[in-house]
Amino acid sequence: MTDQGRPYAGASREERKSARREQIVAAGISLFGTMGYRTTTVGAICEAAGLNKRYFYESFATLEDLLCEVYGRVIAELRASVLAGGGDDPATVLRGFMTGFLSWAQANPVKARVHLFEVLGVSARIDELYRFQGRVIGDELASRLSATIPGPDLTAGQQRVLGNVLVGAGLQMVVDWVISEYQPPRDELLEEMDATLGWVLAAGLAALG
Amino acid sequence: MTDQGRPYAGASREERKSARREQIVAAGISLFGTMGYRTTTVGAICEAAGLNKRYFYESFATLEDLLCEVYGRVIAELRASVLAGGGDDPATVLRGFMTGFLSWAQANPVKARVHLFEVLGVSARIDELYRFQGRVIGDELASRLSATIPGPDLTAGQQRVLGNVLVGAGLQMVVDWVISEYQPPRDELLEEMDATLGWVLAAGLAALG
DNA sequence: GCAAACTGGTACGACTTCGTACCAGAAAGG
DNA sequence: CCTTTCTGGTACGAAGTCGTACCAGTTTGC
Repeated sequence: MTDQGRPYAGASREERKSARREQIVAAGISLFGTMGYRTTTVGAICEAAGLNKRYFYESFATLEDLLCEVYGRVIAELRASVLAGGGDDPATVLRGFMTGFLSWAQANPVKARVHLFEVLGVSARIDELYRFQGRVIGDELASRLSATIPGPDLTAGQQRVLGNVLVGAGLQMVVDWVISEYQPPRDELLEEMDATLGWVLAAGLAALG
Repeated sequence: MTDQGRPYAGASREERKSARREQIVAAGISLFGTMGYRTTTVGAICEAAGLNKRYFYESFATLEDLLCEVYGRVIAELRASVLAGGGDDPATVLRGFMTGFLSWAQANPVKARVHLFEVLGVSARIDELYRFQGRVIGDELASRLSATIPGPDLTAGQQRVLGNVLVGAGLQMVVDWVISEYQPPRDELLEEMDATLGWVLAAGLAALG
């Protein structure tokens, strides 16, 4: 008779399966983030994970499914990082956001490559996940900013615009920074951003007044 | 003896070759912008162009080469559109940029899909072209903005930051707008952006003062 | 007209990846 | 110790695309 699962190497069937899945996910992050998603094959994943191809299909139906799982973990970590900072005034909230983003990208270059480059344009499913998470982060940021300002609240449409502006601007800057091999150093770039924000506010003030 | 080229159907060898190349480029824009780059094959391109596969390789070595040519034309058109507006004050420059971007995206949905979605993450070569053009547009915009402000000029680093912010924010908003199937209508969205900018300036003023 | 070049359609081998199957050896239970 | 399950390595057919070659029919120059 077929046993429904038997301990092996000191672990139950479910434990072994779960451990194999984790090995595959780890190999996915590593390969997607170094050689790139498009050039990674199921065979390469299994080789890196030290597992038979059969075990890939035990946990994932397609390579894209693995990318979804990998990206879900990457974006969760990034979201935690950019939203970690608090702050009672707008400048602190903004700086916390960009500090978290830059620090995360520099501390996790492989995962950063997955988020900033490899997931782009892979499939409609991944694209939707990508943009959904961007909107969540943008909404949260805009809402926090709005809360630090005594004046009138933003309308829903304005909050969406502000969220898009913040996320889009942040992404573009981090991408540029990563491509420039993390130059200038993080704190220097943060100061440049502060100075630029000051310049913009002064310019806007001059134009309004 | 082998003729080095003979008129055919009223056109010289070079004219015919050039016409075929144009047919292929047109088919490339159409297919890349509808079915997507990743699912487009050389065979599909030639079928859409009404040409033999042999003629593809007459003008392009790989499908990626065709994408480079296609994207070069798309980005040139977009650049002309977003930089068309003039303006002597910051708000006019910004509004001209976003108006040009939104109008172009709505008037050329197929090309917009190529720029906003399909070229992403295809290859290092395309990525570099994409980001180079983004930097060119951002620099030009930041420089124009700087010129409308009486105060001190931006440093090179600050101009880069501002350019990244503008291009990143603009891209994110257009992507969001296209995904939302061009809702709300263009002029409504532009007014929301104006209102949001006003809110930000007021908030910044309150925080500074 | 007639030969030579051009054109579009079809066909073909090479290559890669996928997804599954087989098979010999290791680990656990009785 | 011996049977059964599990594991990793290898092998294999299916499918899709690439890039080229062949071939019949058309257009041109002479």
